[in-house]
Amino acid sequence: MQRQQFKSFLAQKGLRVTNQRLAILEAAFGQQEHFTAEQLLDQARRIDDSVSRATVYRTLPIMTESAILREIDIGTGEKFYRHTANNQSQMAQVVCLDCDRIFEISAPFMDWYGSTVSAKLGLTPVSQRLQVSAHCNTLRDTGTCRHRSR
Amino acid sequence: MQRQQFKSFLAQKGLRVTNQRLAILEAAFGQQEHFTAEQLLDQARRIDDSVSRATVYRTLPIMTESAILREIDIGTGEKFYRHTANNQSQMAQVVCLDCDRIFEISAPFMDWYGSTVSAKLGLTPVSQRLQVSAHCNTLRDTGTCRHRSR
DNA sequence: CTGCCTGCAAACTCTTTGCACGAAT
DNA sequence: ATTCGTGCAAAGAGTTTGCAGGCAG
Repeated sequence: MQRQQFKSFLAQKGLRVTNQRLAILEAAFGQQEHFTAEQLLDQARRIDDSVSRATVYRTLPIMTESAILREIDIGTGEKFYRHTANNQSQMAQVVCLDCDRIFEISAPFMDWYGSTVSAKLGLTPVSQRLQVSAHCNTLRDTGTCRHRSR
Repeated sequence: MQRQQFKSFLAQKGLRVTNQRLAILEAAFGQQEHFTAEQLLDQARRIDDSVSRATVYRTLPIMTESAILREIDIGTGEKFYRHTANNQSQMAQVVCLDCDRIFEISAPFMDWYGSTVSAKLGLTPVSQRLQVSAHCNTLRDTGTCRHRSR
């Protein structure tokens, strides 16, 4: 269970288990899709209305370092997050430019590529990310897309 | 010649050829490495000191749309740009977390991957980007790295 | 001439930070 | 009791935008 994983991580790092951190943790697990810091704040406040924006921003790095969340930057200003439930790394993101939806797709060659290329440059790879930007065929053909939100 | 390519693009779009836009264009071609909007502003001002920050920011999208520049976002707040001189797409970036240097590496499978994956989702790929973050072995082993700048 | 472009500065968005209070250990 | 954590609001970085005047076509 990942809640326990988070508490262990906090203890191990000498960090305190506060109600706010637990509320943010719960809120993160409640999200099914990718979410922003702001969306996480909204949800966390439903659990504990004392949670502030600052604490969300201070807790996000803790959760990514503990490998409970993965940070995804698609270059749109705000960063997205997603819990690492089943999948681990080796995931690419396909971003629909019409829907603004983010699809997670397996890309098993990424680690290999990162290692190979880094070695040639005298570097040690830390992470790699692959993102595909694309347009929605349904929207192009019919003028609408059921996924469209923003 | 890419200068002509840019002027054609402006004419074709009904945009005006101004001294400021030409100065920014020249400045962009004068850069050998990746550069930021701020660095481009500095260089452009040496050619035409009337160039303002606003115009640089308004001209950058025009240059990327005309495929003269490529935008690279490594998630560090500011965006980087590079002229598309020899290389086209199919390039991955390896970012050294110590040096902050960006290496451009060929990644010929990217287009294929983007197309394949997009097709399965009912999407039409527009672009793809692959970035590897890595640490410098030289810095780790000797404590210094000749590339280190910031 | 007409209307797109420009510089300036203010506005904006997302995120970070200083401070004094409050709570976990 | 100690510290670390917190909320608040202000600051910060990078980028965008409203406006009045300027220059390309």
